Amino acid sequence: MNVSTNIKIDEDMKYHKIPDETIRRMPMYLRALSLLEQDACQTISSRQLAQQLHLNPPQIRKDLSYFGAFGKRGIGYPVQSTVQQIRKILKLDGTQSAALIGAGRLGTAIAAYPGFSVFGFEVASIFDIAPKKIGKKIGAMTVEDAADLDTLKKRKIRLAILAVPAEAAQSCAEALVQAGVKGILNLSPSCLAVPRRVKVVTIDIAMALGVLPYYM
Amino acid sequence: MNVSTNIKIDEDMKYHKIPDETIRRMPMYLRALSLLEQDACQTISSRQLAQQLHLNPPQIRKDLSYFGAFGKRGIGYPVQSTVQQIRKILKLDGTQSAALIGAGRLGTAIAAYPGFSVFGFEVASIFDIAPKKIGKKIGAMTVEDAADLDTLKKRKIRLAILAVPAEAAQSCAEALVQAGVKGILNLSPSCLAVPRRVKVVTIDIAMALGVLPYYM
DNA sequence: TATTGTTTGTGAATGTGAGTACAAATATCA
DNA sequence: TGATATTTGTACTCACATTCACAAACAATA
Ligand SMILES: NC(=O)c1ccc[n+]([C@@H]2O[C@H](COP(=O)([O-])OP(=O)(O)OC[C@H]3O[C@@H](n4cnc5c(N)ncnc54)[C@H](O)[C@@H]3O)[C@@H](O)[C@H]2O)c1
Ligand SMILES: NC(=O)c1ccc[n+]([C@@H]2O[C@H](COP(=O)([O-])OP(=O)(O)OC[C@H]3O[C@@H](n4cnc5c(N)ncnc54)[C@H](O)[C@@H]3O)[C@@H](O)[C@H]2O)c1
Repeated sequence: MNVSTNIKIDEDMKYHKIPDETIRRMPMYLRALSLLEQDACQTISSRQLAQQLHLNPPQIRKDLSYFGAFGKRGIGYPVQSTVQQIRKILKLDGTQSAALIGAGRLGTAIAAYPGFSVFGFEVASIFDIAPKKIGKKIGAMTVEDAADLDTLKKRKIRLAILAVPAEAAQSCAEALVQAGVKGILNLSPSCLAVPRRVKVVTIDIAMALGVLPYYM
Repeated sequence: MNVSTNIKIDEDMKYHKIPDETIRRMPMYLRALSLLEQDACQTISSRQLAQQLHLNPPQIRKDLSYFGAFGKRGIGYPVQSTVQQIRKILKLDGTQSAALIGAGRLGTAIAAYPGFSVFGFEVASIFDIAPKKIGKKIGAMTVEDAADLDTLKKRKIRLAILAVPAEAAQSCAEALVQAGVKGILNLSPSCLAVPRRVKVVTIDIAMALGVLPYYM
């Protein structure tokens, strides 16, 4: 079920499995370090970073050390080069084009969101099935017909953001897989079945709200 | 564990430490069972439910058993009464009013979203700081001045959805805590510092997208 | 009633992740 | 140079979470 990734540590041919939880935190580090880079901060210690992110310092050190020794003892981590390293690790160096499926309320908000650029993402095309929306302009982009999803293959777009009603999500996912998409961010409250080679991350906003009263 | 009354459940909750991961999955079960209830499904086995949700059957059984013995051996779980039990456990029985802070692109999408009702949530009021937005209508609601957040106390609204820019998130959170809010769903890419008694769940959509290329 | 097949609930085993503690490395300063 | 302060990287330990395995409970049927 879990995708396991092994990386070569050194010439001893020792392979370490990197925890999924570590991978999940890496974008956190990337975002925080990117902000520090903008503020012309040269280095940061695990203690300072942990304070910002509400984590324990050893957690950060251990996470980063899975991928090598980025820090300098007595100093901390060099911000700029660590940002580059994390980008490389997460395969976020260079621009990643993503397709947005569903130009509804959430879809249009996503389309206009500038915050994806921190991670090198850009929404490169928008699809919908409603005749009224096809051909309409959203920002600089024109909404395309969802029947033409297979054009993603030619355009080498391998990432998709799914913002369609839950009932349509599974069939859309299948069309995306058919079009060569390798990663899907699913924003609908549905559980997608896809081939193992395709990675799906589902965000269910209402469900996240659902846990709050329990803790109150 | 015996047949569960409401009081018995509360006692059990005190004596067993219930894993956070279990709590995180409970809304999943609630959503799936609610759909089955609509389809007039009487009972469902852990195996069937696990198939739908891509989980292992013992996981579901163990999760539910933390709160009592809801199922019948040889049969499965009675859909209707289990839905009621989970609602009670998550304190989602009855309507929960939530305040929405930030009437921007994401905020207006959230305001119009009907999907919160599955969990008994309703967006009861919307706040913004921009003079142009204050007084404007969004659906049936009028955008209020964020300076008046303290009125939430009188209205006994203890839940908030935060959809403001990251720079404004911390100060908004503090105003919300001041206004008696006990749970915050933070949609901005920021790490909020709040008193321990307040529960925060942060959803960072861009960050979730950030892990996909690694697995591709 | 006895038998067969199904499913729950749960203790035990296994697996995964987090926290602790400390040696090694580096900077600073007397 | 030597002493002190800081911080990393990591082995070890502990805590939490998942999965397994099976007895107990129930339905259906002969
Ligand atoms: N709006 C929110 O705040 C919010 C919050 C949480 C989750 N969601 C989820 O996000 C998804 C989208 O929500 P929304 O509010 O934007 O809904 P919406 O109804 O406003 O938009 C859905 C869009 O998808 C299009 N669509 C339907 N079937 C399609 C298909 N097969 N291919 C391509 N496009 C198709 C529709 O034409 C419509 O434009 C839903 O699954 C919803 O549950 C939304
Ligand atoms: N749009 C998206 O798809 C998207 C995706 C992921 C995350 N987010 C995050 O969600 C948040 C909102 O995004 P958006 O796209 O709606 O931004 P937006 O700029 O469209 O809207 C933000 C709104 O918040 C209001 N605001 C600012 N300061 C405030 C304050 N102190 N009190 C009350 N209101 C205040 C602004 O007036 C504005 O109306 C941001 O943090 C953003 O990073 C948005």
